[in-house]
Amino acid sequence: MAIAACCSPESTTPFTHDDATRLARVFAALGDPIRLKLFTLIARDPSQEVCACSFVVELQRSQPTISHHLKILREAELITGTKRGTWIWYSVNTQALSEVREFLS
Amino acid sequence: MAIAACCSPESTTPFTHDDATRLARVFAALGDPIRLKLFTLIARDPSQEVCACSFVVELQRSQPTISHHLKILREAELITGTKRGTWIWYSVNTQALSEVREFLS
DNA sequence: TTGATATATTGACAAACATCAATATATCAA
DNA sequence: TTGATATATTGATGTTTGTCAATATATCAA
Repeated sequence: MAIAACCSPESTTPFTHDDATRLARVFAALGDPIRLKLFTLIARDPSQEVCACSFVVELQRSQPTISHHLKILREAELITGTKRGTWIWYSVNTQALSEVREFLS
Repeated sequence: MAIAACCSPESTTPFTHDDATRLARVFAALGDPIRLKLFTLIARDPSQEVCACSFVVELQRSQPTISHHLKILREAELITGTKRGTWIWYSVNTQALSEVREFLS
């Protein structure tokens, strides 16, 4: 293979595969246009909390599809939802967000 | 639908679908553990430039697989590669990176 | 309790993705 | 030119993903 001819062989990956997988899941959660819009709508709402009911109309996707995308964002811990009666109010998990920001700096 | 009952109907997505798609592609590029490691290896190298030849051994993936992932990172404009003779030296596109960072803040 | 509404789950399907073996291209050295 | 090496492309395969219709669950109001 002769890789030693051009590269130092002992440089290693800076985190474990598990860490990489977990962080990759966060990026992947933002890696879809609909979820990116969902996240932005939640993050940029003046009240910092948004009820899910508008997303179907706003993003022109079916209710199950929106629900599915919100679940992915929740599982990546980018957002949290609290139920108040019939509605769920979403807000951004600022700690997860700063971890991502820290990785990128 | 009675969505007006809980949400102001005129709140709108803060960017176009095309913009969301383009930015989502950048996040998706980081949304795979192998690519996240590739990116990190390139970004954290002291010399700021890394030749591709070590990645096969380091990340335990075949050469075509590494080549494929590097292409995705390149197409997302997260990295750039310059050919010097037989080898290609990769470095991070810092401007694309700050655009992503800006989105997250 | 009955009806309406908000959200979640299931099942299905087409499209996209990660991966590798095989092959191709390009560069360098002898 | 010939052989070796670095990277890219192609083709194939199994897996994951985005989407929706149908259905389920939960909450509220009458």
